Amino acid sequence: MTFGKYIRNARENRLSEDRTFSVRQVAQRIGVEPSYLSKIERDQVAPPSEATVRLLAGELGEDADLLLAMAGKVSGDLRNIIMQRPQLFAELLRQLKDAPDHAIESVAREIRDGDW
Amino acid sequence: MTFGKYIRNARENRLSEDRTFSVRQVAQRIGVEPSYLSKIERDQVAPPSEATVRLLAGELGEDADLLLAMAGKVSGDLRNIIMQRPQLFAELLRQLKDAPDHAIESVAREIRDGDW
DNA sequence: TGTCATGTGTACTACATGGTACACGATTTT
DNA sequence: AAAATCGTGTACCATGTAGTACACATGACA
Repeated sequence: MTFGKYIRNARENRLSEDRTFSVRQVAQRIGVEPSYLSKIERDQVAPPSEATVRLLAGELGEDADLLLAMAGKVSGDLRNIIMQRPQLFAELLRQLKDAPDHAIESVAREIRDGDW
Repeated sequence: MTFGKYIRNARENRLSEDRTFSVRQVAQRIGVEPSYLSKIERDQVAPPSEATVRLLAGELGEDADLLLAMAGKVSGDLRNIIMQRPQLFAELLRQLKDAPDHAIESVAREIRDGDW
């Protein structure tokens, strides 16, 4: 699924229950030209900037990290976290590359519960 | 320490023991114009592309992840790892943001030792 | 003393990014 | 039937990115 198709789908789902989710009105609410949003949804242009993806995510009730990934980007705050300690996080991520989801979840849970 | 100063410093250290580490010769070995490397080292231009940073790291025997971080970038392979499972890694990284170094190291060690 | 390598200043460039502006025909609403 | 709304096509643009090309003055050195 491309970024555009995903957005179009999400927006149309909303539209079916709320007719303010037209291309024009959503575009206006997030502050871009309707024709631009239209092109985004048909993958006629590259996915928009991180800021615009976030606005879109908020508007459509979608997860920003997921949408950003579909847009080929990584959230700026995550980039900053990595850049603070690049070698440490580089090693960690490369270790976790092929780990199963539940392993990553359990690591996150351990840390959240503060047992370090 | 800026990217430029760090590179200049690293290169001059090498130069003191091996006179092939002049701006011109290093530039030639990594395939850029000498004037460009000169400007990079004096922070007169933004840090170069990821590819060039990597060549520079290899040439100077420095850690690529560290250099990339100084250049305000995150390694493309790490970005790809995150984009495979953006929500999972987003949560993990945000949890680890303020964790002490040793906690991150121990997590990496646990995973490496395969106990999941 | 002439040659050669060194670092750097100036000017320019190709391509990517992230959009805007506006008109048009089709459909819907009143 | 008129007015408003809809999605979209075409054209354009400002800024950023990642450099190249080349000349110049300086210092080493043989």
